[in-house]
Amino acid sequence: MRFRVTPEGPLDVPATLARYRIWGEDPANRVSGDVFRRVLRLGGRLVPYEVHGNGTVDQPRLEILAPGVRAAPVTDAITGEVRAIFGLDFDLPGFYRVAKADPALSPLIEPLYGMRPTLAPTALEMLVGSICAQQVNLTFAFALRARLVRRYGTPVVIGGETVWAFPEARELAARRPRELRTMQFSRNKAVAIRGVARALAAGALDPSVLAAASHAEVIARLTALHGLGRWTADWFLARCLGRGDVCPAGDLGVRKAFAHYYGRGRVPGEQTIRRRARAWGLYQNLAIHYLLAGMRLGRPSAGGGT
DNA sequence: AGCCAGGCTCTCG
DNA sequence: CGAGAGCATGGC
Repeated sequence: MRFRVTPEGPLDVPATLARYRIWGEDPANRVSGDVFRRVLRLGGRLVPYEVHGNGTVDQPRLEILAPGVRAAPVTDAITGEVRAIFGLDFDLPGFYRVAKADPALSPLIEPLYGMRPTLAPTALEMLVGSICAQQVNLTFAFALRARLVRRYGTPVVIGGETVWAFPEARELAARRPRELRTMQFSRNKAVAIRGVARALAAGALDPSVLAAASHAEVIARLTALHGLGRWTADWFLARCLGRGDVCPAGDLGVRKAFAHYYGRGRVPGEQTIRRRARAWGLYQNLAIHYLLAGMRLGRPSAGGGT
C-alpha cells in the first residue's frame, strides 16, 4: 500500500530527521538519504514502512510505502506515527511570527526553516531513550540505546535495509538488571528501565492517561517511578506528548544554549530559564529545539541544516 | 589521572 | 522544601 501525508506548513525532512543520526545510529528509526524506515507494532503485528520525503520545504509531501498493508486502521496507525516523528502537529508559521521578535531566535529562522522536533511515537521508547541519556554524553547514550534495541527488539527487512521494532515493555520488564550491566548500562539505568517497562506492561503507567493529563499530573506520575526525575518528565512532555508550553530548564544542553544566547556566557539558573521561556507561551518547545539546533549550526557534525 | 557528560536519590539545614 | 553531596558508567 502506498499513501501520502501532506504536512501543513513547511517541513525540512533532512533537518528534522537529523537527530536520528547526529549522535549515532538508531536501529529503530533508520534514516538513509531522505528515506525514513521504521516498524510499527500493532496488536502483536509487525508492520514495516518507509517514508519518502518529496516536494519542497514549502510544499512538502510525505509518501508512505507499507508493503502488504490494506486495512485502514493500519494506515491510520502508521499515519499517526509519521505525524509524530516528523513533528507535523507543531505550528511552525505561528512560531516564526513569535521568533521574529526574539533577538536570538530570529537569526535561526532562516537556516533552520522547516525543521521540526521529532516526537517519540511511544512512551516506552521515549522513556528508555531518556534513561539512557541521563548524565552521560549523547554519543554514549545512543550507543546504549542501539545496543538494547538490537538485543531485545525485532529485526525486520524493508527496502533492503534492516530496521528493528523497538522492544516490547513485556520483554524489557523480564530482563535482569545484570544482563543490561554487561551492555554497559549502569545499575541505576538498568533498574529504571525495568521499572518503566513493568509499569507500562502492568498498566500502572498508561500512555493514554498521560496523554490526557495536565503537565503537573504527568510530572507527578512519571517522577513517582524510581529513576525518573523532573528532567525526564519535562522531556517526555516536550518530545513525546508534544506539549508546546514546556521547557526542560534543567537540561544541560538547554542551559548551555541559554548561556550562549541570553546569558552572555554565564549559565542562568533554572528559574531564570523557565521565566524567560514562559514568554514564548505555546511555542516554548519549538523555541528550545531551535536554540539547541542553533548551537549545533556552526559545528562540523551539525544537525539542523544539511 | 581526572574531568566531563542533555540526572537521580537521599540527606540534612 | 531546597541546596548539596554522593553515585554510576564510559570517553578522552
